[in-house]
Amino acid sequence: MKITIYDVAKEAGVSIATVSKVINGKGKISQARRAEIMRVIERLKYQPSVIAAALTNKKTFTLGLLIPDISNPFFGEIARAVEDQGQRHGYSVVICSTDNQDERAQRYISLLYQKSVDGLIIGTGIEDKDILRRLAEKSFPVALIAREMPALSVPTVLVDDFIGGFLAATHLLKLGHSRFGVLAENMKVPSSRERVRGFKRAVEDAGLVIFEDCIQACEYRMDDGRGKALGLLSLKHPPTALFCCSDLLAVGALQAAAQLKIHVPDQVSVISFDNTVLASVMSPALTAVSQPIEHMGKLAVDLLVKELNKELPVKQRIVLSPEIVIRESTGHPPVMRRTI
Amino acid sequence: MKITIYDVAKEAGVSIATVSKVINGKGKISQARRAEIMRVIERLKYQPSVIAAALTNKKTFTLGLLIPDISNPFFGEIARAVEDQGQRHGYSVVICSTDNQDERAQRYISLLYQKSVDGLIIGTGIEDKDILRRLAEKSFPVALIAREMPALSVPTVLVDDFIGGFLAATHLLKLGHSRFGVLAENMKVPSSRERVRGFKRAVEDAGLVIFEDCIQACEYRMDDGRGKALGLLSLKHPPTALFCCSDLLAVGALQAAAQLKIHVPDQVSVISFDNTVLASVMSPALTAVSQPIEHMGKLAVDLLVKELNKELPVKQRIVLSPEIVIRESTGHPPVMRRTI
DNA sequence: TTGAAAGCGGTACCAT
DNA sequence: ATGGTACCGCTTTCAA
Repeated sequence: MKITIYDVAKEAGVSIATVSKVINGKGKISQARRAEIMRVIERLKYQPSVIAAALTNKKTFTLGLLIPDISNPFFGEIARAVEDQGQRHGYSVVICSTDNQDERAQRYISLLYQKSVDGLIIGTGIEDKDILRRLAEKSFPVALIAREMPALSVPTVLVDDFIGGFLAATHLLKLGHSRFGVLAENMKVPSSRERVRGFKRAVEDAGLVIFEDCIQACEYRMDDGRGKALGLLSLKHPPTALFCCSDLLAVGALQAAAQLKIHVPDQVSVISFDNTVLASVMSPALTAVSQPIEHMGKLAVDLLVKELNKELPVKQRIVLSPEIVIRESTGHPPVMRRTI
Repeated sequence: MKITIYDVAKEAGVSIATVSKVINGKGKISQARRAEIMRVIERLKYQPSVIAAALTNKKTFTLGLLIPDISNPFFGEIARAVEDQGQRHGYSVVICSTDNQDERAQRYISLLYQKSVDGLIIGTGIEDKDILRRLAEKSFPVALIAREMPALSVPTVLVDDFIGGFLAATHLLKLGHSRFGVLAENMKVPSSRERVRGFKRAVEDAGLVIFEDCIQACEYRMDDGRGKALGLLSLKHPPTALFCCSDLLAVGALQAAAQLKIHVPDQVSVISFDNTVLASVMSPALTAVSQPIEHMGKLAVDLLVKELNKELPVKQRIVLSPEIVIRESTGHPPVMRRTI
C-alpha cells in the first residue's frame, strides 16, 4: 500500500495537521519537530498524493494542451515548449490532438474539465463558438497559442500573421516576382486569413495583383498541399512564386514541383511559414517566415499561469514579430518561361 | 461553483448513493428513478469529478508517456498513436520529454506517481536500473515501447531491431556494396546495439567486414549525425553505403553528403531506420527500415491496459517485424571511386 | 430498491 | 507550536 500522511504522522508521533504544515511550509513548527518529520518522510519515502490535495485545494497542477496533431512537427515543437515551461512552473501537460474537429475538441474539453485540469492552452482552431463560450461561462482559464479568437477575451500569444505574409511577399517582390500562387490553410482560420491578407497587401502595394484562382485553400495535410500545388503549377501561366501557409504545405509544393520536373528555385520559388525542422531539412531548404515557437510556448504558459494565480489584471494579447529565414527555395524568377 | 453529486441528489430528491449507482450503472435502480436522475444530470449539466472518484477508486484514467523528446518526429508519431489508443480505452496521456536524461526521467516518474497516473509507457532509455527497480517494487504498471530492458520483466512491444539491421545490410549487399559505415545511436541502448549487430551479421555472412572505426556512436541529434557522417565520408577510403540508426541521423548524413558535394545515391547510399515523415520528405527520399509506429503505439497501450485490468496472466513481449521501404537514397555503389 | 455512513488522503480553521 | 476535526466529491458496504 501507498504511504500516506497518516503513516508519517503515526511514525513521527505527531498529528497529520503538523505533517501537512511541514510539507507545505505553512504554519509555525519548531525546528526540532520539522527536522524529525522530514526525517520520517525521507525514511518512509513518503510522496504526498496530488489527487487528494487537489480535492481540497482545487489544484491538480495539470494543464491541457489542445492542438490539431501532435505528430505534426510544428505542434510537436509547440508541445515541447509548453511542456518545458509548464514543468518549470510545476505543471504537467496532457496532450490532446483534435484533428481540427470540433467534436473531438469538445470531447477533450469535457474530459479535461472532469479531470479538473487547472487550465487549457488552445492551439487548435475551433469553429463552434459555443464551445468556447461555455468555457468562458465556467470561467475556465484558457490561453490561446498561435490562434486567435476575436470573439473571446482570453490571453493570447501569436505571431503577427499579417506581417508574416507581408514579409513573405516583400521578399518575393524584391527578387522580381510578379505572378504569385498561394497555398492557404482553411480560410476560416483567422491566422491563415491574416497571412494571406498580409501577402496580398504587399503585392498590391507594389501595384500588382493576385488572381483569385491562384489562392488555394488546403487542408492541413501535406498531400493536399501537393495536390493544390500541382494545379497551380499546371496552369497555362503558372505563378513564379508560391507562398505556402505552413511548412507541411510547402513540402507538398516541393513535391509537386519535383513531380512536374519544375526546378526550385530556378523555375519557381517556394516560401513557407512556420520554420519547423522540416523547413531546414528539405532540399532545397525552405525559405520561411519563422514563428518563434519556443518563445510562444513559453509565453503562453506564463500567461496562463499568471491567470491561474490571478496575477493578470487584464487579458494580454502578445503579438510577436515573425522573421524571415532565407534559404534555398527562393530566387529570381525565370527570365523566360517556356510556353507549352 | 461546480455542480456536484450532492446537487443532483438534492434536485432529484434521492441520496447521493443512488446517483452514484446510476452514473456507474451499478446496483439495482428502478427504471423510473434512473430516468428521473438522468434527466436531472442532463439539466444540471453535471459532470462527475474524476479526481474525487480517483481518491476512492484508485483510478485516474491517465497514463504517463516517457519519451526522449516530443518534438522529435519519431516520438511525435508514437505519442499520437498512444494518445489515440489511450483515448479509445478512456485514458488521457501526459507527455514527458526526458532528453534521455535519467535525472529528468526520475523526476517525471516521481511526479506521475504522486499524480496517481494508472500506468506508464516508457519509450526512453533509462540507464539507471534502480529507477526501474523502484517501479517494479511498487509494482507500478509499466509497458515498454520501442525499448528493451532485459533486466526487467515488463510488457514490451518493439520491432525486431536485429532483423531490421540485417535487412538493411541485405539490401545494401544486394546492390553490390562492400564498404559500410554505420551511424549508431548511443551504444548503451539495446535497440541500437541490436540494429548494428544485425547489420554486421549480414555483412559478415556475406564474407565481408566492417571496420570498427566505421561504426560511429552518435547522440540522437541531427547535428551529431552530420558531424560523424562528415568524418566517415572524408576517410581516405570512405564507405559506399551508410547505415543510420534513425531518420534524424540519416538526415544528418544527407546533409554531410551535400556539404561534401557527394551525390546520394550515386556516390554513397544512405539507408535509414524508423521511416517517419522525415524519410519520405527528404530529397533524395530515404530508403528506410520501417517501424510500424502506429501499430506499436496501439499495442503498447493495449498491453498496459490489460495489465491494469489484470487481464494479463503473463508478461508479453511483442516483437514486430520491420519492413524495408525502398526509396531513392540507395543504389549501386560507384563503379569507380575518385582517389583524392 | 434505496440510503446512511465510513472512508480515500489531504488542507485549513479553530482550539488548546 | 500543535492537534482535533470538518470538509473536498465520490464509491461502496451494509442496513433497512
